[in-house]
Amino acid sequence: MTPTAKKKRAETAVKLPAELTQARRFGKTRSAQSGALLEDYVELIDDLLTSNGEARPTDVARRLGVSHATAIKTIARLKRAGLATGRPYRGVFLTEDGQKLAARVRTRHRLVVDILLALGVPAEAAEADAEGIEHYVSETTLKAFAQFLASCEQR
Amino acid sequence: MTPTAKKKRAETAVKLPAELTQARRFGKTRSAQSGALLEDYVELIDDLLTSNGEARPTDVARRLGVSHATAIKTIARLKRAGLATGRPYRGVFLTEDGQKLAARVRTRHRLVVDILLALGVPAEAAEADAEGIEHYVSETTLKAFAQFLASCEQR
DNA sequence: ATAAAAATGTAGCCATTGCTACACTTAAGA
DNA sequence: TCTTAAGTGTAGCAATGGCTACATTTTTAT
Repeated sequence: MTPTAKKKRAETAVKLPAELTQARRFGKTRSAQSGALLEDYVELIDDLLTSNGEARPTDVARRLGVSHATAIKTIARLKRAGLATGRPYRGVFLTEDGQKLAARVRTRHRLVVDILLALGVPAEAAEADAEGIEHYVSETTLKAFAQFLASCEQR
Repeated sequence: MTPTAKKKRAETAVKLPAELTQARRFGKTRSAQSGALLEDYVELIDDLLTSNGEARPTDVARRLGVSHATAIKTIARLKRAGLATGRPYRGVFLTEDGQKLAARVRTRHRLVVDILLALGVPAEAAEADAEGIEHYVSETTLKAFAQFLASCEQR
């Protein structure tokens, strides 16, 4: 473990809007996880909107394996952060910022899954592990992944 | 994101002792993160013990970039979990369980770093990202990594 | 030996992210 | 229509993992 490991980790996630990035109290409270969680929600909501045309808190809860109360609470945070919108009892939608974030997260997710597959990881494990791994892949590493995949294809 | 993504994630980390694995309240409270944190501490303490002959809370705190109070509190949890020992003002040591966990974590860490390097990720980024990634790599994926590296070497 | 510095430990606070329990809408069916 | 089920929302609690502030112990230096 390198001396500055934890600090580094906080910087690896996709850059989030100012509401999230600015340290709430000092600079450590917002460790990478909170970003990762919101990313998961945005990713999933985008998924649901695309495939179902709507994103209901209950679906989000079921897909993430949490209670509906937890999902609703986190969705409220998403709204506060300016990533999501929607009126009570009317489903959730993504703001422009939310959509931008979703796009970035999706791209990164694909790349991670593809890399795992290229390394010979079974599809199911690749999907599952990517879910956790993706939040810790830096831009640098992402670039290396893209290059590696490119070199694979044209061979 | 697959339907059971979050559940899967909880299973990817190295298996922890019963004290940690058994759901504290129901089954969701202990999402992968808590395991990851303890793994980080065990990994680092093992590191310090090996290189310095001792592991002091202050060193742990500095290396992880947290306050000494936070480090001490987490070390207390490690002790409660049966992973660490040590008397007040006398430094921290790892129990047998702790050492076993450290060994597993170390092996996994190496493998992840090596894979990243093999993919062309710069050494510094590989070290940093591995720190976060390693906690989300399943046994299946780990095996695939090992095989991939083996096929690289003998070529 | 003793004073000062460093390390360690404790207490108490806050935010996050889970949960259950209960209340309230909305949607569906008889 | 109207009752009931499903979905949504709120309140309140717990564990994790941060922090500061203060107290204590150990080490170091004079």
